[in-house]
Amino acid sequence: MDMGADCHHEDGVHPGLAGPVLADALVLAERRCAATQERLTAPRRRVLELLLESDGPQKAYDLIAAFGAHGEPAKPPTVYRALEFLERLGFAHRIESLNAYVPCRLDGQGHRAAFVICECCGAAEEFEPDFATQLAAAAPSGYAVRSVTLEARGLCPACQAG
Amino acid sequence: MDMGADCHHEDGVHPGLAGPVLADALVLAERRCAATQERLTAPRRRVLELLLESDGPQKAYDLIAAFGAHGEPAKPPTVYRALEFLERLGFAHRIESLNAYVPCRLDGQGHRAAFVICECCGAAEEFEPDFATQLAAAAPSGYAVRSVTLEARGLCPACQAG
DNA sequence: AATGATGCGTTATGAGATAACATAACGAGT
DNA sequence: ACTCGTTATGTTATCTCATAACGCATCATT
Ligand SMILES: [Zn+2]
Ligand SMILES: [Zn+2]
Ligand SMILES: [Zn+2]
Ligand SMILES: [Zn+2]
Repeated sequence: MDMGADCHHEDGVHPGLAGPVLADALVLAERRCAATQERLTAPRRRVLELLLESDGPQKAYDLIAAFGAHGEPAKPPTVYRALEFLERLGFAHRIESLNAYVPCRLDGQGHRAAFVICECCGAAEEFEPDFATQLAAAAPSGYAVRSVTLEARGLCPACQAG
Repeated sequence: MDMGADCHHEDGVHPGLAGPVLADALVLAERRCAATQERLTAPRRRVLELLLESDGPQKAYDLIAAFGAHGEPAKPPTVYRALEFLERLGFAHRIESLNAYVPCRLDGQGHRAAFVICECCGAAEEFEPDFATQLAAAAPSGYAVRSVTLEARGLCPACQAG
């Protein structure tokens, strides 16, 4: 993303979780895993924690660098495997046009995710579009659509004001 | 894309141009460049030709490998620069979720592009989403949307039939 | 305990894209 | 035709992003 050097706004509409709020989010994730016989193992939990703590979309290698509690990086497969798991369970999403990852900010687990991405400050906000009717009409010639990647670019409210 | 090994269908809804049809397309591109003071230089023209000849989305390094007339590959920046130019002028599009490139299959130059991608045969069909306004409404909390990346996955008509 | 399935640690490599700098081609003005 | 600013290309090196492959550890089931 080519964010001009003239952006004076704060990064991250989502401030990132910390303290008890973060702990609660992790406990909730534990519960949701337990309910489906999935295991929130240490590396998976750690990567989810890093995503939840973050202010905005995180690159895989940022997560790799931040993985260790005392500054030691993880090996790439450790983080990529965790991300694959978190995506599969709906705890995280990959933003294709950024090569970056965000924690899910919505409640539902099997939901379709879409994003608006601020070209100024880099914030990415998740929303759930009601595709079905729109896309069925828009898609051409008999394609049977099963999933959708929708990533919109623009300016967040703060960056419009500035 | 994870296309199962059980797909027996032909790749590419768009068969790829050749002969006089290809030549015509390149002449048209020349004209459109001339009309806006842009230069369709040799490497740009060559990359556009490779895209137009192709049956489906092309990876950058496929284009790099195929660039030379006698099998010599191009250097990566040569092709990436050409792709940047072709995208800027609307002659080609990048499909984010594939890391691949396609020639524009629609007429307008400044149009919004969207794709349906067959998970079985890999075909990618371009269409022009007409719901910009609806999207603006669907987007959350005051974001001003300026561009949209929309890539839908599913099955093309041929692969549904099989 | 033996078995099978899943997940992790590690090494190495593959795939995708760009930075940086020098040279070459163009094109407007003289 | 010459000069100069601009745009594009050639080249080298490097950077970012992601996965293959293998062996070991862990867990649940028998
Ligand atoms: Zn979500
Ligand atoms: Zn912003
Ligand atoms: Zn197009
Ligand atoms: Zn198909």
